[in-house]
Amino acid sequence: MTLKMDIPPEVTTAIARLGDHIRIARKRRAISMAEMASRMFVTRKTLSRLENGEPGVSLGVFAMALWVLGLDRELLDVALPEKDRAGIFLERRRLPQRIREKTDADDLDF
Amino acid sequence: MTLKMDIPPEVTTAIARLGDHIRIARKRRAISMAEMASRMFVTRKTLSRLENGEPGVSLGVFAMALWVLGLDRELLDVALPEKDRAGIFLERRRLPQRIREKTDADDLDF
DNA sequence: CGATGATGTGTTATATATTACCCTTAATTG
DNA sequence: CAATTAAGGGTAATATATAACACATCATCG
Repeated sequence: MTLKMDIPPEVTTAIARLGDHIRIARKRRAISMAEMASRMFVTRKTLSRLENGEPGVSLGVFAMALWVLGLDRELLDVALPEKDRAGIFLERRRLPQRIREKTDADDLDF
Repeated sequence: MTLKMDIPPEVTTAIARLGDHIRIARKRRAISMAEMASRMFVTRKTLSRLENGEPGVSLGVFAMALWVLGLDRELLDVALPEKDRAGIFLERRRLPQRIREKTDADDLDF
């Protein structure tokens, strides 16, 4: 991220929250920043930037933190296609015309 | 991320999956890469790196993509302290000695 | 088929992340 | 209280991300 002028507050706070989550999870596991940073193969400062919610931290660092904490599987649920109801709806609407089965309002179960 | 030698495969594939999720969500919404990159205030190439699962992409870019897709709220569930069962368990075990309620095995509801 | 748009890829320049130091302060423990 | 450790912050050097172009390929649609 280069210019933070355009980042909407939802995004800023979401990243800050993630940092909080990681810090809380680390403390619960009684791991020091130095120890955790070492397990993540980064420096203390980089971990600090992550926990402080700086948007410039890389996805890899973030994912490594979750992995060290044993929380990396949760990442797979983010934007999961199966759960993307809006996306599924839009895709269905945009599909080429098909044979209609029974009723004429079967695309309203959104 | 600097050295990719140490990134475990779980992390690599998790990031790749996220990229897939974003690409699928974008296509379902019928948004071109150019259009979406512009809404994210990044270049097509950066969006491409994100969708291709490169770990060096910043958290901010990732979160902006989810925001543009309307999927940013899912991010807040990652590493959520309330759901961190392992963390809650460890924290409880490590707390200073407290008054024991009834049974002596109430820390086994893990 | 031809045109248009989407996407992949490359390059150079710039901004920024990350490292490896060091120093300081706060907190915890003996 | 003293000692040890955790954590916050500063700097210079290096690595990398990102931007801003440009060009090529591929798919889609008229």
